[in-house]
Amino acid sequence: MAHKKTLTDITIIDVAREAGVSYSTVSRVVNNKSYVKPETRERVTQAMHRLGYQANLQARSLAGGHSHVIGLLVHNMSTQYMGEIFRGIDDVLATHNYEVMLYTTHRRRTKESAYVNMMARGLADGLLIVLPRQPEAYIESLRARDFPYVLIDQVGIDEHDVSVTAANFQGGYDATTHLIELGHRRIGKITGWMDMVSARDRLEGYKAALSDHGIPVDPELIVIGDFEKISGYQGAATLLDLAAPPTAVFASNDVMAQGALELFRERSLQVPQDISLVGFDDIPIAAILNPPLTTLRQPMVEMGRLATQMLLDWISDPEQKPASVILPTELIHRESTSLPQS
Amino acid sequence: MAHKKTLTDITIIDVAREAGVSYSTVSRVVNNKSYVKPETRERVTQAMHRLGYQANLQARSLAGGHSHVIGLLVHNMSTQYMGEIFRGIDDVLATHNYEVMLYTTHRRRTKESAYVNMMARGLADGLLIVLPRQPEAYIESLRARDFPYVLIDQVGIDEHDVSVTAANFQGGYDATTHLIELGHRRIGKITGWMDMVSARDRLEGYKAALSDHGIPVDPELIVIGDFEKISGYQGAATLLDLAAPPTAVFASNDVMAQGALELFRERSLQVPQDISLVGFDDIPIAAILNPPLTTLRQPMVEMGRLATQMLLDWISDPEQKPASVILPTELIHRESTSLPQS
DNA sequence: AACCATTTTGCAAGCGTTTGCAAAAAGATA
DNA sequence: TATCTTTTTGCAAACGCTTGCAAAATGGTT
Repeated sequence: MAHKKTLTDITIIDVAREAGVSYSTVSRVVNNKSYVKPETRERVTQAMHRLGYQANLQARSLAGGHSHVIGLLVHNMSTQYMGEIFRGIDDVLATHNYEVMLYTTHRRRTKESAYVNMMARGLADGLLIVLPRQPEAYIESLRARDFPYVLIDQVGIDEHDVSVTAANFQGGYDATTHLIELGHRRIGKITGWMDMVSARDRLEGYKAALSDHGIPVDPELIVIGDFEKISGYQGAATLLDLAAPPTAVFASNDVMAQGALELFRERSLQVPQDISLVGFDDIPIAAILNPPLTTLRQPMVEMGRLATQMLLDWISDPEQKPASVILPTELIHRESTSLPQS
Repeated sequence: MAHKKTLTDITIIDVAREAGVSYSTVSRVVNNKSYVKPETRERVTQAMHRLGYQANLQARSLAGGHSHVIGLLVHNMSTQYMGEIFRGIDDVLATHNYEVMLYTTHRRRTKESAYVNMMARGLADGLLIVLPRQPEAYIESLRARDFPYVLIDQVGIDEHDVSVTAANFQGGYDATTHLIELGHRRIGKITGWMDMVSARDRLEGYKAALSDHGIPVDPELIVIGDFEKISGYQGAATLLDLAAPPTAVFASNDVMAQGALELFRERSLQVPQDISLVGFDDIPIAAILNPPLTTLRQPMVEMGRLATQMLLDWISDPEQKPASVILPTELIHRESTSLPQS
């Protein structure tokens, strides 16, 4: 034993003894099952309170009950993006007496697969997987065992998957259209991490907006990023070093836009006077950057909330598998864009 | 059963059969125990890999083994403060094959107690409790069962507690001294949440710096806050409405400083020309506020890292209870402070 | 070969809970 | 009172794993 048991470790057997019933009757009371007389139920409830009984989660789960634990798989918990999504998740879980078992994968595929398999072994009642890296490695297995899961900000392997995403294509289209309507014709694009469908869709939206406005797509104006600040910084440097640099930049998330801002400041470029900038996400820092960032708002809190609600509904009624949802994005006008200089 | 078992649910019995040994031998291999022949050990290891065996955590924990789960108790996971601490925690856990079970209490004492008791029932191997609200409600119980825990950014009930905190008194002292040395004599103070020892110590440091410089403490210049942005905003309004308003404000954290900044902007006050401002924490937004905030850096990542390492060492060797640590704070000069206007 | 010490292995019990099913109890009806 | 139906209760098995201890195997010494 890693630690010593004490007299405060009250089990279902103790409650049964105290109430003068069998432990299976206590179980029926704890789990709100029927076939318990009201008087018996009351007697057991009081014994539980008197003794301060807390169900042992591992035993309950092993014995086939609900653990009331949701597995949450993320790359990294320390970003504002993730903080916002978690806010929504936490709100819903708290009102349903569920807890979170958190796994951080640091973007590694093997970790992702291993964790999913481990959690689906009964430890968790369901899974929330944020920005899944390689869903094809485990979706079939989850489905084969009818294990509830919801993917967040990424689609799965086919139309039967359950996911909550944002309208990334439309958001990329709107960001680019906004710049075009201001008069920009050379619009740089710093992509997100291209493993992610969100990054790919935002790029497609960018391309579609250019095409729809009769502006040819210049491959030189597209640099590959990875959603991290430094790739925004470096992407902005690459774009400014072009023979014909852009008059505006659309970064695939606010964090990379922040990096681009830093580069612009170092090159003594004023935003938006010398160069316009649009981000994506509308994480909390977007509003406090200098200048406050014009960005595409992705409803992250709502995504977390909705995904969690869908998952809990699915757990509650296993016959009702939820349908995927795509939430709208919204252009948030702040102060980082203006007419091109010349 | 909440979900159906499938052929992919490999148990220790399957591995034993595949390797031609008993399941207790498999257990010895899985847990790196001695008294297994090298050839047997190799045979079992290959069978495990062949079958893709994953230990069932709940069974292992219930049977008295290590769950390799750390319970993490926080008020709210969506703040940058918490994101930074978690970064440190995650770094250490990842290299030790431990996972996090996350409980968010939203500052409620009853939730805190209930979670601690639940997790100490064997589900977690140890506990990290960030900004504990009411440690006296459960510390005795944890100690009685020699259950490993580390408090973060709060001391416990006596000198035998295990905690990692920052030098809040010194930080408050340094922040106030910095303003005094710039020439400020009326220095407003927006406190943190006074349930927290960090808030109390920062206030004591403020008072001590004033006294040591022969400046009387004016109670009107101290307004009570709660570490949330809105209390910084309101606190700043209260201070500016005084008959003799301050020429500088020291907010007990950066988030409240951000709120004060907003209020100053609404009152058309320039920072630092019209009024100086110091925060505390140096969370990531401090550097990108306008102007970039002068603040006391609390080494949050290091706190998370150290606390986690201490906890894992304690779990690994139960006879070696770690000693508490106080990490130094550091004044970070940015652009929110200057000489008083007159 | 006999004896002793050490290593290896497997049996059996147990962890705390859920649940299928049989037995007991209760209530209704003829 | 006998019979039938429904409700209530408890027994027993099971979940997947760890571990104490006895038995078996191995190796070394006389």
